[in-house]
Amino acid sequence: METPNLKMLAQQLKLSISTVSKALRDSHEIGEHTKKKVAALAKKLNYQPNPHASSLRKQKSKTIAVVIPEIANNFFSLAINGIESIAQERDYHVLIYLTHEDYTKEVNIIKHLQGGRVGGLIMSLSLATKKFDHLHELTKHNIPIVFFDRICHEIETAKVTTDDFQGGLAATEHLIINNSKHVAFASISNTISIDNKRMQGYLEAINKHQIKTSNTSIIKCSNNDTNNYNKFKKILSGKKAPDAIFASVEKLAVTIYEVCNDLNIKIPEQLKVICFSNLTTAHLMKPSLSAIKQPAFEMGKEAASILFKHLDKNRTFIPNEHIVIKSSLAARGSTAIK
Amino acid sequence: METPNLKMLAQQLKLSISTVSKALRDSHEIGEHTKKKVAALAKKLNYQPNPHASSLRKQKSKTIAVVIPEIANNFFSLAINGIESIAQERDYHVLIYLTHEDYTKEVNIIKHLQGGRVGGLIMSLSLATKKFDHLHELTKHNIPIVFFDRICHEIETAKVTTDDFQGGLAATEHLIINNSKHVAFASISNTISIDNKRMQGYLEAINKHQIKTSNTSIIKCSNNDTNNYNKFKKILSGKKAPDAIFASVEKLAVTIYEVCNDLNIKIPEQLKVICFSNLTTAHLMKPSLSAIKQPAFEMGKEAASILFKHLDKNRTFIPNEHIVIKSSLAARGSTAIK
DNA sequence: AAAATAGACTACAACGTTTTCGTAAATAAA
DNA sequence: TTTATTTACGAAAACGTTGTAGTCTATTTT
Repeated sequence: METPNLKMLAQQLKLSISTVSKALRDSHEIGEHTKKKVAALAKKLNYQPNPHASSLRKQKSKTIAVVIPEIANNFFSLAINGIESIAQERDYHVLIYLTHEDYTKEVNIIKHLQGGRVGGLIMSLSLATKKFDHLHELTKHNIPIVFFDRICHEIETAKVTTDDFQGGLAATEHLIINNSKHVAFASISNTISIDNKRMQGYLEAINKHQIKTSNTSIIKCSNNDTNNYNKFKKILSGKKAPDAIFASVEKLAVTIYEVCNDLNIKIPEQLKVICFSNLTTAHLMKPSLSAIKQPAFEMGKEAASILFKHLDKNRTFIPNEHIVIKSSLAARGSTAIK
Repeated sequence: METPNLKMLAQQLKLSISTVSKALRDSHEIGEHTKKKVAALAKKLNYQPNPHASSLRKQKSKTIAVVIPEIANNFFSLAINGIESIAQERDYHVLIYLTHEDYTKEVNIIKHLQGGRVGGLIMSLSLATKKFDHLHELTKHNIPIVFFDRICHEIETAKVTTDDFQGGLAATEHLIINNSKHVAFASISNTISIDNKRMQGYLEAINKHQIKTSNTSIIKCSNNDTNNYNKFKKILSGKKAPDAIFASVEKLAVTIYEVCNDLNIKIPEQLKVICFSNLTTAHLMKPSLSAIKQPAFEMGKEAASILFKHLDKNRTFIPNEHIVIKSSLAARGSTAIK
């Protein structure tokens, strides 16, 4: 079946293409009677304007890209949910790109996006990203970026995060108050912003409560589960094993649980565990997992709202702004006093 | 900064636009020397062809849509992961649309897609979808659909699922072999294909092993968690409570766990539970959750491969084909004999 | 030597919109 | 009545590509 276009409508109505176009967009130049007729036929034929022609002509598209490290992750899928909900409301379209925590992939995706496929993007950095030339380049090409969660300080734009410092502080204090004497912090990367902030919060709590630390207090993990497993195993079976760990991200807590299962270490009796997490089944785990829950959905919504607001106004430069949305601590079994 | 286009390259190289275009696409009409020069400048200026112009001219775009009910769900996010991995490989782009299990939203999304924004789509039906006019309409407009998981039999095209019947049979038999006497099936919807297949498997096992059933053996749930909670609560605290439930989908098992926690029903002693699931933390739950694990990632990859194969060849009609990828049963604590 | 062919390039139309500029008729102001 | 102004429409030029149909020179064939 032939997809209807303006020409087809114009012929059937014995009008010019421009009149039809204007009528559909409710221009004041067109009479009410004509508008009605055009709208009726458009509806009948289920006319949908060709988005490529429109984007080409207007030199902008109602499409954004979401560039994130991974999607099989509760935080990011909730964030997409938030982004998509706003996009659907505002008639924007959402392209998904996954970097898989790979710097080269991230660069290639960004390079490609310079072609003008999207009006802007919402992004969370890969763990491997330490240089930001590709991002500077993109903004130079008038494609704005809004960062969320793993933000990039080097780029002047809007950034949406949760209160990572406060969360880190609260998580650590929660462990301390619940009788932990040697609290460790498990970091997923020393480059990304949020990990750092959470560690700052951890350190603040450590200092405030004068908790003793050792050289294993800060456990430097990576994105490699096996390596992390071995590292935790070594530390937890060692002499100076901590009696509590605050894990920067969910996956580290999962690995810690696995190590504890295998080493027969009892949570929370021998080791208390808390982490940033959006697991829907945290309360059903053994033991139930205490967590700082990030407002992932809201963060996505906020990031999208900011971006769309600027795109709607043809503003390709977004001034610095840091939106912080509060997270909440859910105390559960993994940090209980027994 | 000005985004480079063919005209710009042509001017700098003192060549015509068409020469530059052809050189970049490695046409035999262009001499090697010229090709080199063009490629060099294109790289230097980081030229990216304008996708809208290209799509408009070629009347097709290397973009597909993924239309799914939700994303904050391990199965679907893994499937997207699979789709995206193939897309990135083949230089396709992926638009995400969520129906939130809402028929009207699904129809609107599909209607919009008729405009030609995408070359085809990968789709899993919403729970609420019982009519398929919008899908027929879309295929009439030469936009092919590949279904996965929640497939639509009415449309002639490729469909990718797991072996839902076998999975349902295996899950139910697993419960029976582990001494369950009254095995119930929790259904999420009586309209969607997979739920039905799983129930067929359940019924087959029930018949084969001559298990007695009652009017509460098939528990008709919906997408409303609260309603489901109350329904389970009523059944599990009733006289003829089952001693095992095979839940069609993950979220129902989660609700069952919650009900059991609240009613103090011990899993697996008093109630065994198994379900189709892709929870990464199934082994860390209390008790660990036995599950039929769907090959979500592979299903996504397969669906994407089929679609791209046809799009690359400009075939907008995809003949009927049903790809079935095996799922696997992981027996864990929730179905253990105690 | 004339004719055919190959090689390397250019001109131009088209894809479907949007938008600026015209223009004719109808109405209002002078 | 003459001159402005408003109303309602149409013509045509973009937007950046791609592909067809040339064009011109150099080489090969007859």
